Amino acid sequence: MSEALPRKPRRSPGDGERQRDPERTKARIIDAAKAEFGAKGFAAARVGDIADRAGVNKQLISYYFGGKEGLYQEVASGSFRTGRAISDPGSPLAEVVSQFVLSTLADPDLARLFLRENLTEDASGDVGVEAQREFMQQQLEHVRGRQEAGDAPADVDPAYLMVALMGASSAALALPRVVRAITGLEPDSPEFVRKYAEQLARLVAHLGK
Amino acid sequence: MSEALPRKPRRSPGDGERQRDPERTKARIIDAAKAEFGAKGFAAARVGDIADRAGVNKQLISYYFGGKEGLYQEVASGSFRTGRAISDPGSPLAEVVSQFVLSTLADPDLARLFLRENLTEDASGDVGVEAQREFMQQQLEHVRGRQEAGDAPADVDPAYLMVALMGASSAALALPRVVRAITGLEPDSPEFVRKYAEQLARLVAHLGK
DNA sequence: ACCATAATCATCCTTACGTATGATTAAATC
DNA sequence: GATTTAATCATACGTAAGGATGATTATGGT
Repeated sequence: MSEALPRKPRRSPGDGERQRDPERTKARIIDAAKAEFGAKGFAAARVGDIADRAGVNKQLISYYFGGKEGLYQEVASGSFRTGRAISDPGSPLAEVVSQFVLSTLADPDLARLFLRENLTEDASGDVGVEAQREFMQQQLEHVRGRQEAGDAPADVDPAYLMVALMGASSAALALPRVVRAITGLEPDSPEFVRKYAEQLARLVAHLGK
Repeated sequence: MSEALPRKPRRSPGDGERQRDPERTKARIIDAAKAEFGAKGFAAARVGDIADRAGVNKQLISYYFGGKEGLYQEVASGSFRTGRAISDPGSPLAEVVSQFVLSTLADPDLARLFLRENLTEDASGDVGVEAQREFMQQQLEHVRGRQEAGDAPADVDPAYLMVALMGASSAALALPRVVRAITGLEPDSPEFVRKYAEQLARLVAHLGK
């Protein structure tokens, strides 16, 4: 019926690129998945969309990752490998917080994914829940240390201080609409992120003596 | 095949209750929807689960709300009607923040839904996006006022201060796993919420002069 | 050049889910 | 009490989406 419908404009071999390269393909799928999962969440993400975004056949997702679930695990587990960037115990709280905010610029998709994952209570996706706990405890020690160094008032529980700091640091990604409504800026934009990092650092600095 | 399978233990008439009561039924569906949508998000929530939780036939969701989408709109639109609790311009920042944190105890499901809604970028669910903007601006004025009153240092942009405060205030619900990892407490528990409200207030108080 | 195998793809199948349809029953009105 | 209508329910249908299956083609080894 339909005559000469244009061949699906798949990823073109492009220059001297290999046209089959499993590593590159897997990487592309993972990138696409981070974006899709991060933007829509697991249930709303479509494997077809991920494949399209990656420019590959959707069956490759099963081939390489054992399906949607497997791909998600793969991607989600990376959300801790990154972001762990151990802050050295010497740096003041204000600086740590500032760095944390800036780091969201590096891979916002992954950061969003982390937030969603965190929001979801089901104990299934317990990919390294133990590692996460340990990491948090480690960070908590750091906060405690900096508090003793005078970075924060002595009459607040360091655990709660840390929760507050993490909440504030995540605000750009966790509350994008709020950010837009208040500042008029795009929460993803380097413009906003940089200024927020700076302002938040300034704020935290005021906590010290 | 299966003989005498027990009749589905539907909601029993219970005492002198009317067995047909549209208002009660609608309310039950909405409550169930808040919980399901809040816990799983729109896509992952199942109409059947909502109906089961409400103890009604799932078709009633279409009957009363025009389907899953309609029900979501209904529920989501309520997420602004509540929580707007205008804080009077006289109260200091520390108190406002504390109140905000405590208010999440009232309806955590709805609060979670709000967070998810906020995280989702699609401009479709723009239920009262304008109202939200206006409300935020109003709050911003309040913050600005309190800053001039000395509740916060003068060298921070009130808009960014407000983002930070909102982020910190939402932390209990936005980062439950983090809360658990750091404090060992259940983020929903009155125990945690109350202490967090108090600690955060104390922290904010330290910003003032 | 040829072969073996891994990589990629198109197509089909199954299931789960949301909704449409029609039946049934409680409650209101007369 | 009869009739009517709204509320509730059981079932059946359509669709979309994820995964299975088998075909094809590139690539590396010989």
